[in-house]
Amino acid sequence: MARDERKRPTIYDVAREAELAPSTVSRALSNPGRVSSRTREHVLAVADRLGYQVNSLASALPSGRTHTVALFVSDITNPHFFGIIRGAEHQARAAGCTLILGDTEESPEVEARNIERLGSSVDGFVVAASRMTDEDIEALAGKHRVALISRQLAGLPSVIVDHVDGTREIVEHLAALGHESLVYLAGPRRAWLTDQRWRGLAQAARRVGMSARRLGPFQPTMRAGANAADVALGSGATAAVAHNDLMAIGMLRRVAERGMRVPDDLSVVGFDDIFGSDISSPALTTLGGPFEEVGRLAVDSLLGMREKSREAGRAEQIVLPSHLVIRGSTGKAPVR
Amino acid sequence: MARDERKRPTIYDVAREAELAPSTVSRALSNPGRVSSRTREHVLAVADRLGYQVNSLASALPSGRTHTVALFVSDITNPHFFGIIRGAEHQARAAGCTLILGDTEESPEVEARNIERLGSSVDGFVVAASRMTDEDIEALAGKHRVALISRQLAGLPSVIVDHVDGTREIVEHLAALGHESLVYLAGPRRAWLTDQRWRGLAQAARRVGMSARRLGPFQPTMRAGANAADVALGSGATAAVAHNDLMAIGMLRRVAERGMRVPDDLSVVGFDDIFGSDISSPALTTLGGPFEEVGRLAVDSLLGMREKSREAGRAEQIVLPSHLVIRGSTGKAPVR
DNA sequence: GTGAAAGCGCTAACAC
DNA sequence: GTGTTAGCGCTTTCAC
Repeated sequence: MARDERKRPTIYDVAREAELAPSTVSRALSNPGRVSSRTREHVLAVADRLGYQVNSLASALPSGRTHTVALFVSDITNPHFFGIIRGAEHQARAAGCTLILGDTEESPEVEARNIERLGSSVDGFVVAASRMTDEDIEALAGKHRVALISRQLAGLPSVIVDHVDGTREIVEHLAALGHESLVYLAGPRRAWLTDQRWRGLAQAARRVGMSARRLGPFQPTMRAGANAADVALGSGATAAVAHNDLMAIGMLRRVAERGMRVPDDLSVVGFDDIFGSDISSPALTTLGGPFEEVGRLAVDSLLGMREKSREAGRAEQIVLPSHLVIRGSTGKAPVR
Repeated sequence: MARDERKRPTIYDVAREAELAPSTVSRALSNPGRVSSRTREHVLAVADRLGYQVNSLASALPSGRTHTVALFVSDITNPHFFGIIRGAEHQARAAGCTLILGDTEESPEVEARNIERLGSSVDGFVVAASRMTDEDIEALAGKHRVALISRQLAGLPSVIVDHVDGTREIVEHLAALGHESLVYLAGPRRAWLTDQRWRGLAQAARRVGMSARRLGPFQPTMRAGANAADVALGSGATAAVAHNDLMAIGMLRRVAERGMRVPDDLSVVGFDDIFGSDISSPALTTLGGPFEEVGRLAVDSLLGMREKSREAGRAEQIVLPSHLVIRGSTGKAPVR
């Protein structure tokens, strides 16, 4: 142990050993096109022999490129973000970048503070399910590269999973089962998705002649699901659409606690198709999506984002298809 | 947008504005004890007015301290790591550090490569459930600060959740229910915990006169749980202890698929008490632990680790208590 | 294609 | 206490 106490070799060590200038070594390592292939190979060989490794800090200082991107999620304990995190991690690694993960814990303040703190030590930010206001996000985007997940904002690249078709599918599924009324147990007011989902549900319900009410807001957690379940049961509706699976699973449990049955007394639908949604009983009907792909694409468009494209306002807004996963928590509407 | 195109102010800007030397500004900002309180306040005021923010990259270069720590987990989609990640994140933030999260995907190669890649751009590594060999970890520890989670190695700080008392509790619980035989569905060979858990189970079983067999190894995933269930059912044992909850939940499902019942035909126990273990049916009996605390303490001991203490070999090895969570997946042994 | 030299923004001796 | 002066290890003009 501690045998390797001498410092790591630098490009100067490599340069001396290779009898070249440091700048040439630098080029050979990071700008291979600008040196002859002979020198490049020589440099690579010497670097390898000396066990040279780039000091990413040092190279980031003059260049400004840190090869690091940050991903912020609103709640790291929500399995919904699993796929997103993994996808982002893969894409970041594929692009030679390191991913920093941050948890904003549902707070716009924590979100803003943590982003500011990272400041110039990352190349950009992917923000999933941001709770910040449009204005704050725009201000942020004025200073850093930003890509959004589960949120759209003019001029910024974003990746979302479709909710228009998705909510329509949910409503039609419920209508087919004979339901004539649904309640939406809304998520946090600051979550962009909350309004989007409600809008989609309300519109689709209107079209099929189903009544729809919005209740809440609730925190998007299992715990809050208990409260949501009580409210839903009290509403008289036969179907409840929860803002996410965490809430929906909490509802499932609460309904059972109260001696009622899902789906006989109440059908329950969630969003996200998280880990756990198929092990509850009954298993949860939910709107899933390709979330690894979401994470991957978000990092991709962040890194591909050139300064120019921001000004041009031609940031790509990607919408990936969702799919309804029908399981045991939805069934025929009870006869009243 | 793009209105803030001028560069961020540096300490030189602050120094000029405050009519002081850059070094004084530097001290006022990061070494407050070494300047007069008047200058400090002056500097702070000017910095604030100019909107100065430290460039953490630039300060890391000469000082060598990056105020960043990396946490590597063996599988980021395993909810077991939730608590650990969140605890680590909190502690890192409390210490003014940024946390980088890495997923090693059960591979010692990915693990080693990713750690090497981060190299000197972090102050240290917390490695949870490392799949590397003792030798590789020691080599790593010769070059970087390392703290281990769910693994012990002489001379390195580590945090684990007790498995000796824990496995004893499991066995005694099963014995109390009349079980006379158990099988352990082992986790990956490279996971340190696999042997530790087996040793604990075997020893405790011997003491209560229960027969115990080790089967596997299996991947610690839900998918592998199906396989594990078949093997367990074929073994003739009345109780199965899975390497973790993911496997155990997979077993639960597979047993049901085969038309058998848990716990009537087979009792199932897991480890970790993950999200999901209480929503399966039956809910899972499992050995839980204070995993947020584990994450917190690991970061804590990493950051508190002075170069000296490594040589002195007095790294602290923390063992946190586990607790058995008894739920519906364990019951009376079937009468044979 | 390669070398010399000037930084990137900060810290840390070392003077005073 | 505060200022001066070298760097930290790399990139990047600018010459040749």
